[in-house]
Amino acid sequence: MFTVKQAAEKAGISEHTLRYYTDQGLIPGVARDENNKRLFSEESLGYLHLVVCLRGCGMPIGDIKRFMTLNLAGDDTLEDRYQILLEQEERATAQLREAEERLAMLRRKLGHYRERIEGKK
Amino acid sequence: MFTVKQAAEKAGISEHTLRYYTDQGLIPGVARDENNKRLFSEESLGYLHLVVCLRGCGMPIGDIKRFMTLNLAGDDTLEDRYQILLEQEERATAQLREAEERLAMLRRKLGHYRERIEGKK
DNA sequence: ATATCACCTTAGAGTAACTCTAAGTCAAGT
DNA sequence: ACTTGACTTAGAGTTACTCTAAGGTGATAT
Repeated sequence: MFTVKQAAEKAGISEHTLRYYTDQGLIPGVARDENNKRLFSEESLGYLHLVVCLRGCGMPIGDIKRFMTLNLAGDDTLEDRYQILLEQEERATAQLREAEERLAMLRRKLGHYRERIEGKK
Repeated sequence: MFTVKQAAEKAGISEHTLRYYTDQGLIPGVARDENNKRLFSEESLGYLHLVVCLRGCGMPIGDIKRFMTLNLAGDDTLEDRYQILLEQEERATAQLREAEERLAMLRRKLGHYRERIEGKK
């Protein structure tokens, strides 16, 4: 079992954000100890990882919550969830391409800058 | 010369956001016509493109504004701007890797889902 | 001439997702 | 006993949009 600090560290998000996610009901299987502290199981860490991935794709909190609800609802929702993940795959692909474009632009600009800085000397 | 609608279209952002950017002073060289309407020159379109790139890297509005101010200040700021662009190149690289990771995770999950959906039939 | 359309303008309200602060609880270490 | 460090909550604050309301302008349609 993991504390907020540990789980946040593993997921690469802030403790604030992790508490916010649990409060929003995004992470199933988060228990509380006898002092009311959040306890993350291995399973909930997996859910958290998925949530972070979906948020990274730009999926809104409300949609993620709906997805996690489908997740808990059993195998009847497999097709629905599959479709949702497909959409997120497209988003991730688009983000990849955009990051490549930004990188290309920055490298081109950096090249121009190097020339100008050299020329100035 | 281009209208807000045209410039926003070219830059791939909303008209609202473009007005917001001009109001924040992020885009040099935006004129007004006799009816007070914003007019974007080719040059300002270039600045806009850069602003969108930097925002995409996650650079805050205030930092972008500072960068654009350096831009207008002349060749004395070349080195400073070069360093800033280098940082953004690193960010863009990190985003690229993160998008790849998300994509890998989603594709792995999609594979599992396909198996389970097939198995169910 | 007037109406409708497609644009544009502004100030300011509303929203999403954090991000942080304040005030407090609790257990362990010195 | 006291400090440290982790945790708790409610709620305020921030960023970057995102949208709404109320209105202006100019071109085309009736």
